[in-house]
Amino acid sequence: MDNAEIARILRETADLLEIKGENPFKIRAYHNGADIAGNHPHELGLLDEAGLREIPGIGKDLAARIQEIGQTGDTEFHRQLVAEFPPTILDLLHLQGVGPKTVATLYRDLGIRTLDDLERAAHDGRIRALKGMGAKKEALILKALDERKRFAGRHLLAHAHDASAALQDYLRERAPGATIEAVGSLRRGCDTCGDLDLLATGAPATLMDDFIGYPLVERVLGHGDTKSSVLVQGGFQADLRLVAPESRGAAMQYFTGSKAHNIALRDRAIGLGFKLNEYGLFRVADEGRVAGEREEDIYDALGLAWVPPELRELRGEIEAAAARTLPRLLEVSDLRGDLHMHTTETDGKDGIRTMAIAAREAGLEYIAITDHSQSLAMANGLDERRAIEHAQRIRAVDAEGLGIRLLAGVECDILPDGSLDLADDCLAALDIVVASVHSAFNQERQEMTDRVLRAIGNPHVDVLGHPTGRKLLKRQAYPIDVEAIIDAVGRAGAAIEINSQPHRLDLNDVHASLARQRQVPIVISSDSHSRNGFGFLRWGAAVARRAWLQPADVLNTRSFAEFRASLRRHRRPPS
DNA sequence: GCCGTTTTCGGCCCGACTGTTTTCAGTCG
Repeated sequence: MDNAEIARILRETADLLEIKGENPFKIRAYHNGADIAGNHPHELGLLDEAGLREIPGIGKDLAARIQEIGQTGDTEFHRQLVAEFPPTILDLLHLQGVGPKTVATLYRDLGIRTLDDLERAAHDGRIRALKGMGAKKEALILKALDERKRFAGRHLLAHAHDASAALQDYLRERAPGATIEAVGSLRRGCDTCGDLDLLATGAPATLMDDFIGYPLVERVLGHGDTKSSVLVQGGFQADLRLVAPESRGAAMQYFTGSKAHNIALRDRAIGLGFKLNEYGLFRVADEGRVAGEREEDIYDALGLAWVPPELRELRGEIEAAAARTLPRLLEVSDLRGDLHMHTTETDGKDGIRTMAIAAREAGLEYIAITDHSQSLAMANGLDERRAIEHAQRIRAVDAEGLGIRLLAGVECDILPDGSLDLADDCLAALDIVVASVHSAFNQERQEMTDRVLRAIGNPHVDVLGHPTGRKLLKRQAYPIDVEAIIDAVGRAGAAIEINSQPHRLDLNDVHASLARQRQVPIVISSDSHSRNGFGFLRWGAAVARRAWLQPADVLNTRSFAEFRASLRRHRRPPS
């Protein structure tokens, strides 16, 4: 039983306790336990009680629950809670703007158990009749339902990657000689993915049976000799295709897409007297095979350089491949620093030194510790005094010579009027300031744009953090003139962030590409909230690659000295 | 449910915002 499953059961326990209206601190303890399990480096199910109780936040009860999950796969407590409510009720809780009290009321007073029940009730005007609710709440629920439908069946890149990787491991064990690889939107590094597309070459026909026998399969949608589809736990649809080795490259190309890229490629093939399909590239004249085993050969035969999957969106990559001007894309290993992370001083899970050591072990040469500022009260944000004291502690750790350099920074809130949450002299005393919006998302486009422009106008702001505030599959970006923001950041000599959190990836690929074209400096940051967060940089790097970024476009590919010198506070503003 | 203790109880990050209210409840972060 892995930590993710332990975390899931604890979180579900917390959610159900919340709907029941239990003691909020008990609920918090379970949520906290879920976080701990999800972030812990060792398998908690293997620890004994003493070992578990050494972990802060795990006491007598949680230790027992975790052991029970490790031994039996679930807890009696959790099973009892699940039995008290319809199993679909947690779907309601995950709607934006619907919390445990609302779910409890909906269930108790209207017998609402499913999203369909809820939608009917909202359409019938039955929600507004409830005490404490009105027409606006009803509209809010309908909007949340609509958003959920729009996002249904899609998954965050990181989640799709994890689910796909587990399935690939399982298949490789059963067909050691075969090549198994992920294709589709996952291979292209899209920020969200629909189906999990897998390709197997050189595999025995029995692999299809193994595939539908994967323990996490909930339903078999189709089962043939060369293609099968299943529904996997977590709401993923997974497709597996079996192809002959001589078609591997063609199949990879075909199933990686995008559709638009493929159409353009096939069009080009026709123009050259070829036919391109998932089995290979063939001459029209005599149907002779020109290429098929390797992707590179197919592109080559079409007069093109091999196109990295992240660029296959028909955004000029075919012309660039023909002209041999494709960029040398950034790799995650090019990143030498990470400029956005949190510690236990605010809402992080680990202290300064732990974060520094973990970053060093992740291969980084320098980091900036950027805890939240005071207006983010729920995160225990820093006021000026604490920010300065925290900076002293960060610099003290830096002075220890851990083999990684530390910058003392802050993630300073941009207040609704565009002023910053900390006084200028405080910001000036730090090494780096990331400024971000965390509140009042409902401002009008012009108001929001003016707000962020005003913040960028503050000379102490070095980096604009997660510039559009989007939460993938959950919340749209707030309305803002991104182009004006990018230009303002460039004029100010500041930098703009690609936040690597799987649910943010903000800037997105399109806007990051715009920043590149405007030659606005970009940083790729993890926004880590624990020592395990540095792995997220690969998702930020995926966005960067989709934006055609080269190492030189990104400030934190530079050495520590060069990076520091490139910060706005150490540059003369362009006159 | 966890924790720390002046140690077996009492405190536990809380402010902003919204929509419902007429003094506040629920949600979010």
